Amino acid sequence: MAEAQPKSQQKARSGEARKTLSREAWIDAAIYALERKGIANVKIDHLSRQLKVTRGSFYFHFKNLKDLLNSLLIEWRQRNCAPFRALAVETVTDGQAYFDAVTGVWIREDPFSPKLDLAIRDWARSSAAVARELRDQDDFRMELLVKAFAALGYDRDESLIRARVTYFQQIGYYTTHFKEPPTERKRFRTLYTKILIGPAYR
Amino acid sequence: MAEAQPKSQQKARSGEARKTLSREAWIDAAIYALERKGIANVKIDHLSRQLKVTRGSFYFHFKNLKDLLNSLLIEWRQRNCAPFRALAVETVTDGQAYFDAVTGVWIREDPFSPKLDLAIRDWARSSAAVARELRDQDDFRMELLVKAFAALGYDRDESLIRARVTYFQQIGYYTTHFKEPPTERKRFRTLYTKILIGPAYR
DNA sequence: AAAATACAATACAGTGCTGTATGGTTTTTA
DNA sequence: TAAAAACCATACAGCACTGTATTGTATTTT
Repeated sequence: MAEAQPKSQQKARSGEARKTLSREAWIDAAIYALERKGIANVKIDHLSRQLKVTRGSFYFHFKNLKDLLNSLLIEWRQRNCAPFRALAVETVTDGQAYFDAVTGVWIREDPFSPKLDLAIRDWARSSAAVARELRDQDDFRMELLVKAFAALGYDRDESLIRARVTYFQQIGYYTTHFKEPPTERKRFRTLYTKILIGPAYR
Repeated sequence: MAEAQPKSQQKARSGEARKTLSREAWIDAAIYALERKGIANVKIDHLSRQLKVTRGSFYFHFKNLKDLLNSLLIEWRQRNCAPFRALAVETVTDGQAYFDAVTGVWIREDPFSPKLDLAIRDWARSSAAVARELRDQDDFRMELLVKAFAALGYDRDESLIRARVTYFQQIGYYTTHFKEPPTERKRFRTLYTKILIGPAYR
């Protein structure tokens, strides 16, 4: 495992001549497969068939399968971890606004991808390194929520537990692949917030 | 896909003579692997190596891999679905007691296995049939919780959302593999309950 | 125009796993 | 005690997938 994107760049589109694949095109296809079929089904020959090239192309852009998988992890960090890191602050003043900011990352789903988060969690089952990194990320996200609840006036214990309930609830929502029509989701939004924030809700 | 356990029975232990494997021994080993490594890593030759026999034994007890996997699903229904089905009643009188009864299935972890539940959820990612059955089970469990909250006096909307929050929170708890020392878990138990039940908590 | 480079196809070797066919042992049954 | 049944080992065929080595063909650079 080494640097992220060594030197690949798609220079195609120069007159629509050859239309050659880029490393990123492979990664995109792999992310797609990862989100839908899980890490165990990210296969080189599947992807190459889908991209309508032979595996020869793959081994030009990547050292091996592990190289590709590592890129998927990097993608996850960009899309799903960076937004939370951007919210890290010293002290929180408006608890409810901060709560909205944190949960907003999940609700906007941009760039955050719930399916990708799930797939990484799935991957963690068979990779100790991924499991470790994911656990740290879980802790980090929950810490943000603890700050929100603390700013809302809850004591240390209740801030901790409300943060956990909120976070676990969010993870569980994605894990079950629960589907509700957008209208219903909008309709219940404040109710969810009221319940999770509790008595401090204003 | 056919009948459950056709005719296998372990009649070993008759004088400690031959010590032969039973179909159940294979299933137990497979469940163990399933819980730890996921459905994609339940392999016949892995299991046979672990059980210190050759694959010849496997194909005596099972028709093929699918036969084994189907048995794992049956096991899941027994351990993780039956306890909830046993709680289905027409009308709930004591809402909080019913809430405790439902959540108690998860907390006791006997026979309910969170790891098994997770593994099945993982499996559902690559099997439409499993996904369908799991979705039904999710709905069923949530319905139980809805009844609990309704009996606690909440209106239809809030009962629904509180049930979801409670259920998703539980699923998320297992999904993250969150670990807390038993003492802490005990210490926070009532706090969890108070938050999830809300104003109706007595 | 020649050389270098980017990119992909083809062919081959090797591994991990499933499933089948067949035969050998031990235990149970008649 | 002979036959049947239960149980497992061995050997083989075959598929899916990875990785490597080599060659071919566009595109870019000199």
